[in-house]
Amino acid sequence: LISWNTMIQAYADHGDLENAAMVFKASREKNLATLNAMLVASSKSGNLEESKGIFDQMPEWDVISWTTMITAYTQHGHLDAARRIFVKMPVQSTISFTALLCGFLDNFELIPAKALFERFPERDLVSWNRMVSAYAQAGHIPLSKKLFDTMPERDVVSCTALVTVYAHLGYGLTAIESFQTMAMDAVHPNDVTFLGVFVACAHLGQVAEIYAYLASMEIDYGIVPTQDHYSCIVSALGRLGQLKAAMEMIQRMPTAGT
RNA sequence: CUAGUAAUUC
Repeated sequence: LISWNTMIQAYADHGDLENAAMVFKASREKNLATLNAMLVASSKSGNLEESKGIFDQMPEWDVISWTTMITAYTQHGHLDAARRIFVKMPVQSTISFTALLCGFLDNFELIPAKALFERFPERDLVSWNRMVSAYAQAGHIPLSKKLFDTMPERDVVSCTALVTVYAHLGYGLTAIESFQTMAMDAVHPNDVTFLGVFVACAHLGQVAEIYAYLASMEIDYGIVPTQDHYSCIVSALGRLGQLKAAMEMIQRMPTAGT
């Protein structure tokens, strides 16, 4: 029974609603977690009508069912419906709150989101992180920086959010600054962080730095470069006119650079 | 066992 639920989840993660539904039908016994897993699967595939159907037919609901339904509604822009579920829930968990908050932010409703955020007492790291990244993505740099400085604690996701958003907006220097600040906060960068760093270097035209960061990533942090790192670096070198270097980098890639 | 955050370049 437990492994069935896990299998439904696995298919859901791959966006394979059909196989998830097959496992669901094949499972002899179903508990609340089974139904929730199926609800998640349909929600991830973006099938709101089906999610509603499953939800309405459930004999009982728990925090996970409600939270999943909140996510399903916000994915389709139905913020009012999502909010209604949140208000009606007997217990409003922090995760449910964050799901609703993210729904507002995903739909670019920054002002209502901020009001929501300020009104709710239990704000965990995830909700802070999403607030910071959403405001930065919208170009509200000072506000996002202020949120970042105000939050009770920062982790890799918080710092990486700043680095990558700055890098993509073309604020290369600010991105690198944020990256360097991580070391002072004793936050370890990860593979995603370095993707942002490479993008920043590309904007700054810093060829030598790209190699330095790549080496540091491998040696200091033990991060093995992925295909994403290589493609990011190759196109950065290419755009900076370093065609030879770009070719050499392609040769270095583990999986055939054909 | 099942629910909410960062990234994959232009």
